[in-house]
Amino acid sequence: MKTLTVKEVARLSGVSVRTLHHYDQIGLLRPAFTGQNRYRYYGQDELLRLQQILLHRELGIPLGEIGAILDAPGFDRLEALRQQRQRLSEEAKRYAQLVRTIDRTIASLEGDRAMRNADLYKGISPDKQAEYEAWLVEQYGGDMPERIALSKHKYESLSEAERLELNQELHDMEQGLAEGLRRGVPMGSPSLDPLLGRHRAWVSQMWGRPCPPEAYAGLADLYLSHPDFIARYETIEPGFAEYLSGSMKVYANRQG
Amino acid sequence: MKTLTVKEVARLSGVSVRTLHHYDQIGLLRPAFTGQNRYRYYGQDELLRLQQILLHRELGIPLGEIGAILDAPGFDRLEALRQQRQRLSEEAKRYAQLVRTIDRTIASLEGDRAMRNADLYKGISPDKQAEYEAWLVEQYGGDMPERIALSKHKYESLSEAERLELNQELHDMEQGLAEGLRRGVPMGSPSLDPLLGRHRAWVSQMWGRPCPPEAYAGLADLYLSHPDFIARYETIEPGFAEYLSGSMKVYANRQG
DNA sequence: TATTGACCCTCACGTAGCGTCAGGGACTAT
DNA sequence: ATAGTCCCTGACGCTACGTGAGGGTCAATA
Repeated sequence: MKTLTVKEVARLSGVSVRTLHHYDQIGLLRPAFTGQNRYRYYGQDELLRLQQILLHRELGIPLGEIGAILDAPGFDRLEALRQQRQRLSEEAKRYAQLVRTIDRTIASLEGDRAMRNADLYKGISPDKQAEYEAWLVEQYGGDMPERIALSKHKYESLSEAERLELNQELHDMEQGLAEGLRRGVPMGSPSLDPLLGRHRAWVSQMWGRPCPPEAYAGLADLYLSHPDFIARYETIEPGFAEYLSGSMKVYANRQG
Repeated sequence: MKTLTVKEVARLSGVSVRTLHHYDQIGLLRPAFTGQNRYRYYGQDELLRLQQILLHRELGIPLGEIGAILDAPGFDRLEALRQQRQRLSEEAKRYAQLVRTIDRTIASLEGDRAMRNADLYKGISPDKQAEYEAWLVEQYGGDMPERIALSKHKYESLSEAERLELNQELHDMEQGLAEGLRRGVPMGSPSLDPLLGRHRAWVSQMWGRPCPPEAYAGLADLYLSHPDFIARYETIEPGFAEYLSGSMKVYANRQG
């Protein structure tokens, strides 16, 4: 097994030599062994540990904590990697959100339209986002099966005529909104309220329980986070997915 | 126009009051005006400037430079936003790369297969990686540059045209499944696998990350729990929502 | 009117995670 | 033996704030 010097490890991992010194000093990553010339030599295990360290660092975890985590008895590397994966993809979502925020800011600057102040910073402050998602889980995550059964049963209990009517309702709303989008009606304009009101009523019907404004806003987020929704709405009209989602949120806000 | 106090700005933007004090002190973000009580009051312009600051900060640009950029004569806010967008989506790609690195590490740990040391850190510390790759090329010449160029080109070519193709893919899948349903093919029959496999690949594309079987099964649940999905799929063919969802789950189970 | 409680201010020192010399050995190759 | 490139150990500096301390301000209440 080859042993690596500081510089080699540095090149491989992309960190500086000084950083390796630092990690050694604070006991976070000690070399496999040191020669009698006091040189640091690293092996395969150290490379893996360094990967762990850097992944944790990427998530903003302080070095002290990283050490504690890695040295905890019963530390499961596979499980840890899976958790990293999870958190990293959340970070990725945050970045996507940021890109959307920028798009909206650009649009609002170009069109001289106003933008709600709170929306200026969407995706920037991670904690608030997390808070909101926790709320979402509380709202939706807990009783999945029950909810599924409810809406499914609800739909099945409808007569053929009623089903058609509901689908017509949905279709109408989409057409109306697409029309608005084509006409350049801004996202969340009050003129869209009747359409969205009907949509919300329709959602309540399907769920078999009321759909409060916050839940409606949550739904808007859901739309943007799932490929099928995006694909379907984008084919109706380019930009429609975001337009719909944004409008739903503004509407929910006005109602709440 | 309403004026905002430090705490209000802090709440809106997600930064701390101390940070606002700091930005004032270093002249990065000064309040619109200060009362004779020495209170700081911010207006709309300051909120926009703060957004700019935070977006730049997100990219790791030091505060001093941010100030220089924003105060440069001829600073074009729109152009700046577009650049931010560009760089942020690169960051997002980096995160996707990180997730893939983790997936590969997991696979290599599970399968006891070896992983090239350099690949352990793909996605971490981007600039040095580029440097390293240049060094690699210089050292080994050969096939390395070709490989890099290939995957990069592939990624970038995934734009508007490809998107349409992917949507077509979705449409085809739906038609195929609806056909199966009409013919009485049972839920989750293996004959449906090619269609569902393509669907899963499509979902992965849309997410920008792999969609493991469990996630795919989760999506199946989501479909059934949401009125919009039910309505849409039911209009394709009565019973289609449940058929699709059930098939997805069986498929996921076979894969996992 | 007085008192609370939640704001606001200005110092000022502390911290994390390194960057960056300075000063001095070690190794390899000509 | 000399050069060039690596390695080491201090030690001080820097950024971007966190965290009190000590003390005014404001709006609503008692």
